[in-house]
Amino acid sequence: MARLAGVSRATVSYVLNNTSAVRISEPTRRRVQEAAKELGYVPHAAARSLRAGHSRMVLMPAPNVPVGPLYSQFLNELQWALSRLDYTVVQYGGVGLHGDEAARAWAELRPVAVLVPGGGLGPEGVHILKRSGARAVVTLGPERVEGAHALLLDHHGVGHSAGVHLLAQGRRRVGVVIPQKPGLEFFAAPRLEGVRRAVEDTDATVTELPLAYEEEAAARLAARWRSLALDAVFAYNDEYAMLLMRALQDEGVGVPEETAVVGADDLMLGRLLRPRLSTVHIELPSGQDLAELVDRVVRDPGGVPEVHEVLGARIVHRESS
Amino acid sequence: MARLAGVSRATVSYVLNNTSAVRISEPTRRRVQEAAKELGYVPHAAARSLRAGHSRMVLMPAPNVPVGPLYSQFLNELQWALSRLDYTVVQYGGVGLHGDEAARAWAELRPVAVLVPGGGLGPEGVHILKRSGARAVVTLGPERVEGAHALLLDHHGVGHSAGVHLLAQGRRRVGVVIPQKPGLEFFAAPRLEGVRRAVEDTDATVTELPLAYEEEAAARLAARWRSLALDAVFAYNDEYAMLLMRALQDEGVGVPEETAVVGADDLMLGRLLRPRLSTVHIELPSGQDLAELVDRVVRDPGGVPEVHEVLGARIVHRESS
DNA sequence: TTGAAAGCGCTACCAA
DNA sequence: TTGGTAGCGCTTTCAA
Repeated sequence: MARLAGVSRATVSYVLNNTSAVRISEPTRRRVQEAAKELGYVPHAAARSLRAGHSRMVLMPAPNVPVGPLYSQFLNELQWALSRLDYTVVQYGGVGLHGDEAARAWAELRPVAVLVPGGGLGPEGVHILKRSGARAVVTLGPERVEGAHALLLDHHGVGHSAGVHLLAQGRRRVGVVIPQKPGLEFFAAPRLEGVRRAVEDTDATVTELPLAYEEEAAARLAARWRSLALDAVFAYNDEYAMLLMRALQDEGVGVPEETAVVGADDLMLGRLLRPRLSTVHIELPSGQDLAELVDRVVRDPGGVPEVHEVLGARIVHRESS
Repeated sequence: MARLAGVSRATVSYVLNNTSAVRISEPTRRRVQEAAKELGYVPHAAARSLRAGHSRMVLMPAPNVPVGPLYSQFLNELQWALSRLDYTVVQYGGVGLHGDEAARAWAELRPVAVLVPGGGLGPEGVHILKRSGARAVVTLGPERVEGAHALLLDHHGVGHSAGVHLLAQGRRRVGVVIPQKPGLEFFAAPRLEGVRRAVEDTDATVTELPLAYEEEAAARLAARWRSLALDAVFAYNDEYAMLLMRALQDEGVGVPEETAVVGADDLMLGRLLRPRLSTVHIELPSGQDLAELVDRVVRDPGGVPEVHEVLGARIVHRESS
């Protein structure tokens, strides 16, 4: 590269980085740029960050469960906002890595920040990341982790909103769908617990309803529905709500007359069902906000870890409840 | 690190990489490992691959449209399969980068392989990647790109299956929904074209129906439905099909009596609609197969680019058509 | 069995 | 205005 332009490697570096401390003559500049184009020269990120001692990489482990449109949109916002701040977002596809082992794998890339969705990162993992140079470690999950900043996604409120609403509708025997898909326990458990809290100190009861995401499973549940004597159900999310509501209707169970149904996520499909699905609207943090948090912490890593409650939940009352 | 264990950096490297060419005494080995644990030492991936001249990173640009469960599952399979082969999968969140500029950004990371979903990569981009050391460049998209291996996802077949089916059902005036969400044109156009091919040389007609993914848009379309005099519609995918079918039913249009509706993707929700939604089942390549292709090409990059047709499409006839 | 040293590509400092 | 050069962390070859 330097050879072709007939200049030194340093000069090449100056030109391509528009180094302002050094002035390069126009002809030289042009020669370098032409050579770069001709050779298809692309700088070597690893060498650059090795030399610099840091990178602008923000690393996120890729979730290994299918993600809904809510999370997808959040991720896009985040990527966009971080790009604006000159960070590079990278989703690390580490399947089968757990705990500290995963943290070590991430640390090998020496990201300047690590955003960890879901649980699974412990204090030791945070420590590993920080020692390896990560200036910001932010968790997005149910509980905070020692040493890391946290965006608390507390799903209790989701169940709680649903529970409060159902009680207000005069319902007293509330079923709660527990999806059987592995990986969803971390959301399902607190949502259930939220419903429990809502009915605490009332005469209402809560019944757990394990359910696989399959027609047959829903049909079996619906077949024994009347024996359960429930007058309401919080179906975990809109998709499970659709599955169950269909099975109930096929079984002749009146929705909402006999049984009220409430979903969560406020997806489009809920509005398309008949009766229209009542649901819990979930407000994720804006990608913009998270990007700003990351940037702030990267610039000043000294601060005490911030903890933000960022999951909003409010009932959207439609026709199914 | 080396200092703490009281050995040279070379010895550290030997121990941590289990270098078989060199035998290290047990005591030394132990000392090194203890020091590593105590310091929380994590090797520096950039330095390693700089020295080695290559990495095991497989880079995929992250799609910036919400992806459905089909793609999510494919991605998980792929990541799993590549992990087994000792590659690291990384999704690069490059928003706003286009064409060769994007290719250059990817090339900076010096991945050993690049998998590019969707269109948007040109022959020049492939060239850039290869010159920067990528041993495999594989596109997953509608058409092959000079110099790259291709997994051809030809969506013509999707539309074609739907068209053939609708004709066989005796339908003659076929509407085709064109989703208005930007980013979907690359799927929508060939699906439409596939329907066109199916009706070619028949007396049937094809009508394009632009539709935003909103209730009001669907309602407006449904309101003028009878004036369109269509007896069938291919709704792009199951979600648009659900949207439109609901609007048609609200308008009193009989499905399938007056108008047959066919979706695509064979999602669960189609089975939960009434009438049950006819759909085009789409078969993506297995992550396993793609991983093997990548590995094969990485090991022997000399071969002539392979082109595989990998998108299967077959109609699933239910009640809506 | 272990250590010394070169060199991967890059940038920042200093000298010319 | 430009070039020489050190050194980021690592692996590998050669020497001890």
